[in-house]
Amino acid sequence: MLQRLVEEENPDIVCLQETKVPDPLFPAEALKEIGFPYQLYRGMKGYNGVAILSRHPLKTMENVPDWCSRNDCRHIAATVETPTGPILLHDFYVPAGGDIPDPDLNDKFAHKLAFVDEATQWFTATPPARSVLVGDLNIAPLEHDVWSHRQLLKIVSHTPLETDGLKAWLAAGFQDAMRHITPESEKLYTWWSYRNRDWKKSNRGRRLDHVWLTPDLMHALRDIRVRKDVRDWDSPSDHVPVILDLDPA
DNA sequence: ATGGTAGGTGGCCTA
Repeated sequence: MLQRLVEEENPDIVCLQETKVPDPLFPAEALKEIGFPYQLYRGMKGYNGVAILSRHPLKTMENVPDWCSRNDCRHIAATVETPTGPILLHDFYVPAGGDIPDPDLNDKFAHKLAFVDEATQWFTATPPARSVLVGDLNIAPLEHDVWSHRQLLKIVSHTPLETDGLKAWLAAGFQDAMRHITPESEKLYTWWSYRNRDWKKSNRGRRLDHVWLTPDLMHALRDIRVRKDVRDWDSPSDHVPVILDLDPA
């Protein structure tokens, strides 16, 4: 799956979320063989987990917060050298938040809101520069990031509490690069539930995965493509790959 | 209004 994607896209860097594998079991050798000698990963058994795979050396960012004091492997960050200087890359996996959109009734939803709020505060206190932030943020912030704005207003991932939270995080120093490429008036999804017999026919998607850039990198943005076709590969993820073409030179 | 699927774990949970 990943190998085929790598053959087709030839990416310099791959960011993964929900790897669900403890570090000692991470398939480092196999990933080296498909072209990524530089790897950073933070995983745990069964849940969460993030990884950055790279053709170029990575330097781990050390002083990152332990979000919500849970040590739960939802964020990893690294710098990579480019001809115009280092770029900082953040890879996030935001809590999904369960089903009930009320923080008083649902601890998972409360955790999600707290996570987004903490991230907002941290980036506000530590303004990012020359940074890329990607990941499964589990929130579809805009009207056309979901198949039906009206029908999803009370569905976790598109409630005003979450979408306001995500917009505040973005405003702490980033720009929504996907929406720079695809206008806000156009439907744009990166995830289609498994609970639809025919995902393509019903097309009830959401944009849960994001690519954010700091304003000082916007000039380097060439393209972003959502590999919707991958949703039809064998044993697909419910999320599809998002490809960023960035030319910092 | 509800249930629908996937996957890993261990008889249920999270997504």
